Amino acid sequence: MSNIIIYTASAGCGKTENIANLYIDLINSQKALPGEIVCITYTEKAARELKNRIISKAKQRGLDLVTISKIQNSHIKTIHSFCMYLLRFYWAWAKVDTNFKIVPEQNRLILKLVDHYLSVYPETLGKLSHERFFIEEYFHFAESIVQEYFNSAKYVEKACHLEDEMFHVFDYLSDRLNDQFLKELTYDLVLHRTFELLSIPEVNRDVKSRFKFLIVDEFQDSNFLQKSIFENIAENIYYVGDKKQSIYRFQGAEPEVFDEAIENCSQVLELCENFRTNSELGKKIDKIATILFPNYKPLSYKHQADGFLKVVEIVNKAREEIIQNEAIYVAKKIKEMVESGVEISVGGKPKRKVKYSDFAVLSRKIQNIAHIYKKVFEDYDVPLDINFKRGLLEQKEIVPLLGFLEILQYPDKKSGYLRLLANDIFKVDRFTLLFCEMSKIECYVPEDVLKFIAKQRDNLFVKKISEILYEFEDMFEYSYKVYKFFGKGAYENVRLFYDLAEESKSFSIEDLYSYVNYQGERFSSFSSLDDSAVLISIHSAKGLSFPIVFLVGLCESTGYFYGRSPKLRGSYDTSTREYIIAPFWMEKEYTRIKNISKQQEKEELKRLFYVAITRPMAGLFLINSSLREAIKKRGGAKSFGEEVGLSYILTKAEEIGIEKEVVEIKEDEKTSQDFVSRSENNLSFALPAVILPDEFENRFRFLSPSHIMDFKRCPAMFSLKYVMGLPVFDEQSSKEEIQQNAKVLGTTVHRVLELTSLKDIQSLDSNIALAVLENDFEDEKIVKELILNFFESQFAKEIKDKVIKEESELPFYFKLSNQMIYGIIDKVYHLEDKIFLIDFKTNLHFDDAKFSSYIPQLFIYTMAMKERFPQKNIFSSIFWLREGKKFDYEQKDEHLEDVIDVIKKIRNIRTRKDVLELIEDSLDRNCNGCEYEFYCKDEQNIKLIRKKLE
DNA sequence: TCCCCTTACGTTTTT
DNA sequence: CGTAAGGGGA
Repeated sequence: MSNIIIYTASAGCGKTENIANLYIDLINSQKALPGEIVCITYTEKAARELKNRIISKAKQRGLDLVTISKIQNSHIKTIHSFCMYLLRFYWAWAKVDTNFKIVPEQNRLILKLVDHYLSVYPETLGKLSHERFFIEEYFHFAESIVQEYFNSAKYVEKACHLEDEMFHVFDYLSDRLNDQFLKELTYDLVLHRTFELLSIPEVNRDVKSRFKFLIVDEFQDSNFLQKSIFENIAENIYYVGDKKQSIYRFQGAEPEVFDEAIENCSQVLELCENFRTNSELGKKIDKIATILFPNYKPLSYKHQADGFLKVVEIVNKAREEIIQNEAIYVAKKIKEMVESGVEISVGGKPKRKVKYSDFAVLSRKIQNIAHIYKKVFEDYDVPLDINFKRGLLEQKEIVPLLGFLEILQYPDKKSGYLRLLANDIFKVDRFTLLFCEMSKIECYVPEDVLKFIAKQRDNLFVKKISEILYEFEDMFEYSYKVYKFFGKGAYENVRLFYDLAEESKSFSIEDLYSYVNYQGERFSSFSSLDDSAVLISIHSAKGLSFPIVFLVGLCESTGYFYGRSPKLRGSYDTSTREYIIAPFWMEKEYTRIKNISKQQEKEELKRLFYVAITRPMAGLFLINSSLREAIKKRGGAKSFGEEVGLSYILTKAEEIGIEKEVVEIKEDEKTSQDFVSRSENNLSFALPAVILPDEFENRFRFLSPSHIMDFKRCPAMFSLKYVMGLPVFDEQSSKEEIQQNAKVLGTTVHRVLELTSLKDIQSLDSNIALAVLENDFEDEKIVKELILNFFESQFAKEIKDKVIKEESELPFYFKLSNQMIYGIIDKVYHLEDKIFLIDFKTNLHFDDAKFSSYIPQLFIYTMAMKERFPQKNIFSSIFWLREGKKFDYEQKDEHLEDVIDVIKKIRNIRTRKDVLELIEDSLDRNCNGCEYEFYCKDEQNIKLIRKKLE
């Protein structure tokens, strides 16, 4: 029997903090080593954040560096990556290939097995309807068996099949699957196999001896299968979560797991002090939560401070206007609050003025509203980060493009053809393709596309994906077609995809996938540094908090068009605690199951609403759009607001303490009419005829000091490096080695300087050891020598006792004449009345002449810090570690002009022609060469560049 | 005014 | 496919 302790914690009650403390306690009390503790989360982002939190807690509580580096390599992972680790480790027992791959699509192997079963035992088929083309019906049935097989397997020891025939199919499937060593697994199969692996006694014993403790974060997002896995990993388990925040049903989460875990655990600890939300807002949210969940217990709030809850009703004339009107209201409100200097108190700190980064706009749906918010916020000049990249690759308008690329890269795979052709644009029937022989499949591809594909095959891995896509666009005006079929939102998504493809500089689909997936992560973690509001889906906002939240899209419908109804349905019945599956021919059961799952979906919407309203710290706006009576929509699913009972909540507005406001957006406040009225005449005006491959408009959203310095040094080098994204070629490997070494030395030294504070020089040796280990750098002596040059310098000794705060690798965002600049400052020393900014250089030859090239960098650093600390004197310097010499920077007006001039020039690079001009202009200059001289010092190469750009 | 039938409408979240 | 507006007859 496992020893299970459950922490239940409502939103904002310090779950992560508790987990980090728990982790360190386990290590400090010597109950376990880092390698013996497993921490499980459900998203990669959450895993990264948890790891960072634990490591910073470890530092704070004074753990030694060896232990910290062990935590760095310990199992703080998502459930899927931990299971993959187990499968690879025990591959022989798990019956998987050690190098198995994760495949996104439904497993073909299983489909084949189903097909085989049904052809051997055909009596089930008699029950299928013959109204549609029979083979289609058959295929639909087989697909739903596969689907339900995976679903039901998530309900370990709960599954109860209603019908013999279904039971036999599933039995047959699991037997056949167990015979095979799998080379490809879906995410679901990873979990299955792990479950089966852990039920082998000797593996179970071995695993349990290796791991002593298991901590599961966001436990409400797990299901019965995952719970069984957990209970076979370690003897001592901590489950941490909040049932009210379970919002991943569509991913297989079963919140009832939480209740059953509570029944069988040894201890339940409740965290009910909220650290996030100000008391005044918190009390109001408590009241709403009591309406949503009958058993809800109000929390106590640590921060006694003001907070507001406003419901804004926007009156709309037409349905098409709703999203735009909401966006206009939100943009205007944010701008107004920032400009009038509204003061808020956040996290128990004294009142301060709001800034753009305090605001978050949350919505249940994001893909169709993202482009509208982008435009409206641009028009109102409010900076906005849009956190939506992840789902992009699954959009109906993007899938054909991926299909096209897939056909290029994998000509003998059917899936590419399916993605390209089976849609409204190419209009080929899905089943026709599925049952078509591979050799004949090209018949369905339009002739010009086929020719184009054949031509581009030579360019594969030579041209960048983005270039191939642009040629595809040029040829077929794909985005125009998408606009016609799916509308403006889809068109914007295609453009976004082209931009991303270009930014990624990828040469293969895989590179592109990983780049796009990484993008979604990047945005949410960076947004706090950049002073801009953020638009984010409620799902991605889970676990985050924001000072002020606008909840929009409450009037968007919640329905979803499934296509044909599944032939089998399964659902977990909480009253009988069984997972029941019924085929469509058992009408009564089938309907009952359908109703149960419908009810559960509605419950989840309430939880989603709860997640949204518990994000804010100081203020919450609920944007509730209404339509003028006469134009109310017909039919359709209920809206998000209706589904969670917003109108009921509003009848209690006074009791709760909700402020109400009714707003009508006037005509003249609207931005250019753009796509709102969608007549054919408008089309040519609003839509660029073709998307030119030489538009670099979105390229430099952020410039860094090195962009500016590189451009100043040589515009040609800048163009080759950042605009064309060319790699560095170095014919002499020896030269490369020297450079490589210098680079590694640089990063190692910088890492040590980051770790070592001025007042803590005794930890220098261990820091050096760690940095050398991390960067795989051999020469410890030279690292130490360079670093001592700084710590023993006159400057360091002088300020040592005067420093009150020290910051390392400080990131900053800074706006200079409409251009966002992003950079990282090596070291910042805060003294009583002044601040020293240091940038370390490890390069060989450094003198006053070279110093001048770093002036833009130091200028930007100085300005950025002046903006943060206007009352202090800022001193910026370059510290040259080779000689222990400091070069001080003195600010002059001409530096500002200079930097702005460079920014303007960079912004003016818009077309290929501009790029070519810059390069031609720089060619005549005498220079000493640089890492890009391979391209411009050689007549042959420069010809190629010219050709490419022309 | 009630009841039944036809018809129009909407179109996610993501490991 | 679910939902509700809207028409038409009782």
